[in-house]
Amino acid sequence: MSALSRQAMAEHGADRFEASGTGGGEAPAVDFGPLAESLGFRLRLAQIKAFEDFFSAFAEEGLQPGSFSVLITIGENPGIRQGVLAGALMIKRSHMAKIVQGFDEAGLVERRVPQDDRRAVELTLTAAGRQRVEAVMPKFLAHEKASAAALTETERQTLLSLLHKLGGF
Amino acid sequence: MSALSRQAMAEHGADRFEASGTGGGEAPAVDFGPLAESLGFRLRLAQIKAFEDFFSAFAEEGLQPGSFSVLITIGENPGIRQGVLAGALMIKRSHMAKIVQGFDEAGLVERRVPQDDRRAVELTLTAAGRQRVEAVMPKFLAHEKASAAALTETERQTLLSLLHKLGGF
DNA sequence: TGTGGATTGTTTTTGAGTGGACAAACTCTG
DNA sequence: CAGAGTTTGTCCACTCAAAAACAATCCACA
Repeated sequence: MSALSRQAMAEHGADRFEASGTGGGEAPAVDFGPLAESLGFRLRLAQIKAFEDFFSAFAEEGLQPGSFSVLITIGENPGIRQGVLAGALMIKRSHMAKIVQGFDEAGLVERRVPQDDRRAVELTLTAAGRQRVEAVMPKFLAHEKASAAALTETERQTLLSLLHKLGGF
Repeated sequence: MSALSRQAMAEHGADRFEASGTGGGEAPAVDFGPLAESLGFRLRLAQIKAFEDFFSAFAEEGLQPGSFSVLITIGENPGIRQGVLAGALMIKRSHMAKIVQGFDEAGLVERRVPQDDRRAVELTLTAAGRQRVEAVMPKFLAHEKASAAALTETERQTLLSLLHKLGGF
C-alpha cells in the first residue's frame, strides 16, 4: 500500500498505522491507535529521527541542530536582536542567552548594545563565524538532500508547504 | 501567495520563506536563508508549536505529550514489552524505565514479568489507567481537531502520509 | 519630572531526556 | 554442561531546555 493511497481509506476511519521495526527483522508491530492519526505524534516521531540523523552526521563537528540554526540565522540577518532571533527560532530567551554566550566566548558572534536601547543586544557574525558557517554549509546541504531521499522533490516541497501552513506563519 | 503555489518558484531557488510574528503586530521579518528549505528545521518548528499547544491545553491535567503517548500505546497493546514500546515511540530505554516507574507508582500501569523470559517486563493498563485514558481522550481528540484547523482534511491526510513516508516506517 | 508598568536579556532552579556502566537472564556453540 | 556473547531493564551522572525570579532599561502618562 502506498503512503498516499491511504487517504481514501482513512475517510472511513478503519485503518491503523503500525510501527514495524526499521531494519532488523522480527520487530513486533505496535498499534498506535488514535495516535496514528495525530499530527503532533507523527511530528514528534519524524523530528526525533531527523535529529538523530543530524547528530550522527555532525557529531564530529560538535554541532547541534539548534545552535547551528542560530548561527545561520544571525548570518542571514546581521544585527538581529537577540529576542527577535529567539522568537523566530522558537527558542526561549533564557536558552538563547546561553547559546549566544557560548558563541561569543568561541569568538563566532559579536554582541553589540545599540545606543537607542541599552537593554537590547544586536548580533553579528565575526569573520570566524562566517568562516565556520561557510565551512559546514556544503555538508549541511548534502545532509539535507540525503535525509529527504525517501521523498520525491515534489513530495518534499509539498511537505515543506504543509508544515509551513500548519505553523500558521 | 498560497503555500502550495510556492512549489514552482522554489525550483528556481529564488524564494525565501520568512518568519513574521504570529499575532502581535510589528514583529520584524527574519530571513531563514537555506534553513527555510530544510525539512529538519521546519519539522522542529512545527513540533515545538504543536507541543506548546498541547501543553496549554493539557496543563491542568498534568499531562505531557510523551507520557500520554506511552499510556495510550500500552492501552492499545496490552502486554507489550517495555523495550518494544520504547522502540516504537522512539524513547530511550533508560527514559522509558523512569516513565513506567512513575505510572506504576501512580497505579496506572501494571508490570508483569513473564515466565518464559524473566528479564522482560510486560505492561498493561490497570483499571485506573484505562479510566484515565478514557477520561482524557475526548479532550485529546478535540485538541487534535483544533490543532489541524489550518489545514483541510485532505491536506492533513497528505501531511500524515508524507511524515510517515519520511520516517521510513 | 517621576512613577508604575512593560520590555529585554541574564541568572537560577527544576525537570526532561541521554549515555554509559551494570546485573540478571537468555542463547548459541563447542 | 560451560563459557562467551547478547538482550533486557535499571541506575547514576550528565546535558539540554524551560520556568521563574531578577536587574536594567525604556515608555506612557499624569
